[in-house]
Amino acid sequence: MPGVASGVKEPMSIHAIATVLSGQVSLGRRIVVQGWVRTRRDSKAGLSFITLHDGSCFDTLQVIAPVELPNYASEVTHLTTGCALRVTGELVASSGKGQTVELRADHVEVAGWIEDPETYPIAPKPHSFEYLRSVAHLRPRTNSIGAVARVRHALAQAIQRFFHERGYFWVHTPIITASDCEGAGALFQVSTLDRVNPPRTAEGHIDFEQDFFGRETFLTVSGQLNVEAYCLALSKVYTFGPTFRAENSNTSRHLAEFWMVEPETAFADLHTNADLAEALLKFIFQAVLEERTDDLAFFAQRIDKTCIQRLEQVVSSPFERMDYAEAIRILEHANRPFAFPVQWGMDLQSEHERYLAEDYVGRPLILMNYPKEIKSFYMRMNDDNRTVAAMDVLAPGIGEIIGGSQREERLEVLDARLDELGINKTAYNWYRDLRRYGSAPHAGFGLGFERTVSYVTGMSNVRDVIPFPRTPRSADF
RNA sequence: UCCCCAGUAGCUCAGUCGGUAGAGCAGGUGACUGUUAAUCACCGGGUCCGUGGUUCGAGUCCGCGCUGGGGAGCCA
Repeated sequence: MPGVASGVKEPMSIHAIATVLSGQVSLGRRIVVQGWVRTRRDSKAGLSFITLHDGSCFDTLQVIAPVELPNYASEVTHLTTGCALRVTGELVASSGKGQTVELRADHVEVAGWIEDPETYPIAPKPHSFEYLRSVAHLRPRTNSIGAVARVRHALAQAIQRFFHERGYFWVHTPIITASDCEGAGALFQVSTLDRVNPPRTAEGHIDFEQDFFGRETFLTVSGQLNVEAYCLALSKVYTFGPTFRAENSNTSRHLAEFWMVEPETAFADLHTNADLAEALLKFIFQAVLEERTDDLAFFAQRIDKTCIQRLEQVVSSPFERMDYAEAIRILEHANRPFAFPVQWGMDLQSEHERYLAEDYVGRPLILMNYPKEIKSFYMRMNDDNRTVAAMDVLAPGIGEIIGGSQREERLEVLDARLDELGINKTAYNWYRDLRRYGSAPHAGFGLGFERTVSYVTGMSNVRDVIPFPRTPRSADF
């Protein structure tokens, strides 16, 4: 079973439940399992059934606790949901329905009790995700959030494997940046100055020369600009880490702190870039289909009936690709009213993206070559002088899951764009240097990791696919 | 930030025309049982989000605030 370190000797025959259930432990062996009680049922036949989970896989292990245990009456019959146990016993074939093996305990050690079972926040019953967010430190004990955590891990590992196998180097771009106009939303300030009484300049402004870095600094909104420098040296690189946006966004698709994957490929054009995006999504979806069949089966059963077939379909069929101009023509002829009128030059609204991805093509769609006015300064100008080599991958149900472009590698064109937008060039001198010394065509994109997990699992809110979500007015835990 | 909706037991919710509160689940006790969303009986459990107002009387009507959800914008 993937994710299980088979062959790794654990002390005192301690086994993960995933290992036990995968058939790697032969019947009759005496083993130790450690985990938490999900439910307990007592039988007058002289035993209790304890459903134990340890997070190593979706499924639980049934522990049979016979009345002969010295602490049966004093402890076992008082176990409630959430109690931590260390159980020693013999792995036997189950004589009941619902499981093939079970652990016949000869020793049950309670590592941790539930202080007050009545008010323990995680009951063995369905909870709303809104409620679970309010107990984010305990929600990984639930079926759904536990499954999300394993799928998230599988996707992260698959991403690393995908790039590693293709010769991409993982570059650890900085979290703290001095660039206050990276072109992707508001930034969080980073400062060690006294907030009540900050040092002032003669003009009365805050004197950031006295701040920790000797200048004003922020949390990064993207590793792209930095990773371009490594791209034009190592050819194939990517970043994978947290990123921060101080936007007051209150939606199921936005977080103030989220993870992003940003590959950057030298000597690549927009179409190579789109090929890479498509191959990446297919690879990681295939991986999660193979490695987390248990968790996906749960999502298909309880969260989103179509999630497995959706992944299989994405893996097996080519993405639709179309130019922005073609998308506009399709929208103009769409037999439906839009709240926002359609015309060339406008930015696509959610309703338009949804129509295209969900109704018109019904699977992921790559839109390319947008008007330069609605895209960032670093995107490469096309020969028509009115569009740039940008691309967005739109996923049905999620919307924009990837945004990327071929980068402007020509210094004169880049400078013209910076001037046009009134951006101070000197702040970008190091970035402009990349165009002065051995500049080369290159392209890259950003994949929103939480949106990807959301798409895979069918969990409709990104706040439920990241362990501790940070959103406006919410940074608990 | 804007629009709409919601906030009642540990959780999910009901609460009629304004008359001082109820169910299911969870918890406790017992019965029954190789059980597995177990079943059955009984029991405990409430600052009705906060605040101000209308009223003889407010969970219910009105104002303000807080929190959450859905949608929009921004984007990944």
